[in-house]
Amino acid sequence: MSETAAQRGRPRDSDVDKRVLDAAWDLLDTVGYAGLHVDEVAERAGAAKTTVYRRWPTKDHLAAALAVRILADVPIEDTGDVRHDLTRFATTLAVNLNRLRLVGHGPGDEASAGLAAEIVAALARHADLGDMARPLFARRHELVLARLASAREREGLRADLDPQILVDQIAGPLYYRVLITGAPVGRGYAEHLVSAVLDGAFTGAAPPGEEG
Amino acid sequence: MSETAAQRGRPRDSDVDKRVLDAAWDLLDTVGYAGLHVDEVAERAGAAKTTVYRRWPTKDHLAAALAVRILADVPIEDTGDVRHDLTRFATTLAVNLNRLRLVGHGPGDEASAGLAAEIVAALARHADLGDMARPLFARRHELVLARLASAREREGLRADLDPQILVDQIAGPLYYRVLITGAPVGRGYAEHLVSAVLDGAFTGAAPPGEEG
DNA sequence: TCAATTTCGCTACTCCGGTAGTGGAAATGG
DNA sequence: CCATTTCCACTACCGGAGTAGCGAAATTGA
Repeated sequence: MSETAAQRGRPRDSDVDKRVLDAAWDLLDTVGYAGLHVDEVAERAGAAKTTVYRRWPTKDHLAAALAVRILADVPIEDTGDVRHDLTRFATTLAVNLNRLRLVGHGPGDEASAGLAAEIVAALARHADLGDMARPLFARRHELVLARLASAREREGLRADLDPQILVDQIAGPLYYRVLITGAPVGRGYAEHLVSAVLDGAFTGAAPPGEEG
Repeated sequence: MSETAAQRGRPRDSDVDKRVLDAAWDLLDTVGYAGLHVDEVAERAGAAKTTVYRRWPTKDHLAAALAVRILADVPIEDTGDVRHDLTRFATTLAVNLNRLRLVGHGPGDEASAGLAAEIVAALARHADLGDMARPLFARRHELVLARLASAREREGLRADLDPQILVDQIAGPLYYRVLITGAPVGRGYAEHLVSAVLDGAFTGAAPPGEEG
């Protein structure tokens, strides 16, 4: 249907998109979300403010686009070792969160959630942004759920386990630390977290180094 | 020292505080954070806008004060049954989060984090608000940690457990659902969550109904 | 009583996110 | 070629957060 639907009028200059995003990123990364002014973005991009607003209807939308730009995928592999795969998953997620948290941060004020909190608020304020983001989280969850299903069959994961809750137990604490308590979220934390979660997920008693 | 340090000038009218907070709450609860306008708050309170700003230097500060007002304590008891006590803790926390989430919400838009997200952003934007809030979370954690310490001695909780992580595993998923995925956080979820966490925290194998 | 100090109400202002409207440029369809 | 449509740049404006400064009121200390 409307794939490349033979636009009628003057086509958008895609170079403008790039220049605006680049200018916005420069500003956001140096002065943070509060110092990101749309007027200045437009000026630096050599575009009119109205042109910016035609593409991103609010500053929140613009910031969200920038956030998506710097966030990497958080995939999950299947090496046959759930503990390993979940640890990698958690670590990658933590890296992403830290990246978001530290945007526009000179050294110091390490406890602030920074841009991460602004994005969360933006998703809550604008229904369309929320609708855009939720499938991304859903997709991420589905990948983990699939991995857990295979682990239940082949690696002795409890059968009476609610896998949705397990995903929340991994992702939740990472977001919680970044957004709420400001506690650090490093590789070590991700590893210990996964251990804590899994050592209740196995049917056996002791935390298995190798599983049977 | 500076307890009731014999103020020099005209004393503040504490009735103004009350009137402003009440008016602000009325607005916030009916039209939400976005519709909360300081001018209107001042007018309804019969005070000057500058008077409002003398007490709460930004709208975020005012909203944070309102949030604190409606949030109940999240204590944790010691009945001798950690599973029960943690479930009550998680449930109370969930009630608080839902209360925050639903402020200024007509029915519908149930997936939005609402005021909760705005408060999180406010704490991240204003260092003083963050500094005010962090000890509250720290205190909450300490209470749970104390309860876990006793459970480790008397209820067979694993000795190699990192209790900090366990607290994150309880609180994290609740915040995560409210702020990020928009999934519901009801009593049932709190109960299942605690079970999922604890069934890895006991040294024994099977999830104990009674502990030994 | 009188000076100092702080609050209060008021008016006026700045700053910035976001909108409206205009004229011209770049495309499409006939 | 011409009508239509959409984009772009520009100027002007609105609305709301937050600030500056004034005169009056309420307190403390002398």
